[in-house]
Amino acid sequence: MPTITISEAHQHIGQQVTLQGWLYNKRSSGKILFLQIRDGSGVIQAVLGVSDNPDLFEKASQLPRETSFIVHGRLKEDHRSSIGCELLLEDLEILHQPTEDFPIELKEQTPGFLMDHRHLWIRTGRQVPVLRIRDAAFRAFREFFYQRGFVATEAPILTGTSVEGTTTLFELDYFGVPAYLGQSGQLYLEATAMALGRVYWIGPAFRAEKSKTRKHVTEFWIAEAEMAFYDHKANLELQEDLVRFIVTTVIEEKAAELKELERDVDLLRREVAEPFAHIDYGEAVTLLQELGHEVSFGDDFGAPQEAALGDHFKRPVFIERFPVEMKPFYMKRDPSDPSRVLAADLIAPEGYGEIIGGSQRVDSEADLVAQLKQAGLAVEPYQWYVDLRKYGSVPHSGFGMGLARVITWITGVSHIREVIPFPRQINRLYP
RNA sequence: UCCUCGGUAGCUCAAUUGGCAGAGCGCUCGGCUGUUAACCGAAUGGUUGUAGGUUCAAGUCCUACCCGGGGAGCCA
Repeated sequence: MPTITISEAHQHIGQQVTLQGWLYNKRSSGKILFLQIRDGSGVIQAVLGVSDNPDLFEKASQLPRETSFIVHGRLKEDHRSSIGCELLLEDLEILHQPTEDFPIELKEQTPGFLMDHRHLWIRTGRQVPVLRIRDAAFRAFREFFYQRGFVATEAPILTGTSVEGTTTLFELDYFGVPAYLGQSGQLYLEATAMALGRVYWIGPAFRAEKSKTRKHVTEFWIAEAEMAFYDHKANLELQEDLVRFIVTTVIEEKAAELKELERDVDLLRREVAEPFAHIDYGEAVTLLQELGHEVSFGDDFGAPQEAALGDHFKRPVFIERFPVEMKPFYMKRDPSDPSRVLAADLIAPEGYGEIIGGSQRVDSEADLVAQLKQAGLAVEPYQWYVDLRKYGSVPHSGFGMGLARVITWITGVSHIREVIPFPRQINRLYP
């Protein structure tokens, strides 16, 4: 009798099989018992009539939720099942039977309670398909760059300097000197790109921002790429290809999970079918004003403005060429208008907000030093970064993507905390 | 840090003008041979976030604090 996963069950219809899993829920109609069994790959319903096996019926009917066990039975085709079959229960070996009630109930519970029990919450409901989709999105991200010959690399987590000021850094003691948890690998990837050409990484980033929104966590995995000899336009083309590849790959590989989440996959597919929209920052300000938003040139867009732009274009939209004052020191200025930088933010539709920030990087040593000073930063801690412009500087570009935000959009969940196994937020360090 | 809403049974929530602390779900028991968060019946379950104040009387009003949800700023 083969031991299989629930995801493989449909391939074994008519056969006797063994499953290993947990009791997700059970229902009884007196003489017939239904066990919902989960094993991480899916959920299957096991059925047992009292007349089939009275002892087994008695044993199974008193199991509490989340009992772990090994079950044996025959798989029977059943069109009423979402996976096309169910298990006719023949035997059951209990591995562990809980003595306390499982805290997560199969009904609405409040976010605070669920987050306190995140280690158990991830077993239930939407959490399992969401985390499986997360896996597919990470894999698609890596596959995209692998197919294009990029080199996977890493940036350090422990750093001595910041990318964008120190107010949002987690500081720690590094053998007596201050160090910080990295908030972006970008500067290091620029160096690595000068060694390897085109590079990418995905790794943890930390922001000590006291943000309390559905789009923010203090620890997240940032997906970054840096490309030597890429200009602003090539940078955006790559980003568009990447986002489209991730979305379409996940739609293809995780159709069952998206269906379980009741995501409107047709809408998602339409959103990435056409070329992404592009709008100049100044035009975006004008458009938002026409849409009734109180913004003026020089303002950063908040969540309502980003949502409005997404609604207007009904697909991802690049906002390009921001005023210099709004962006960090390392971005290259637009030669045709030095008050703007060759940067773009990519806004996801349906109110999911900014998913990518990228730019062509300043490639002249003199410009970089000047821009550091304008930003009020000392040159000395960034000398290694300046060096990159000293020895064979080339035009280069890159971007950072919040993959969790992309996954939030793909899955259609409302809060970023649901697409991260153990999200870190301003007031959450447990579990 | 600011704005805003909230904290009552294990969970989700009611409680009229300040006047006996309530329901659903879960757990337990009983019933039901195709249930889908099953259903029906019974039983169980309380330091109303903490501290103080007003009052004959406080879940309800006042003050301070703690905790949580949503949002802002900032960003991915």
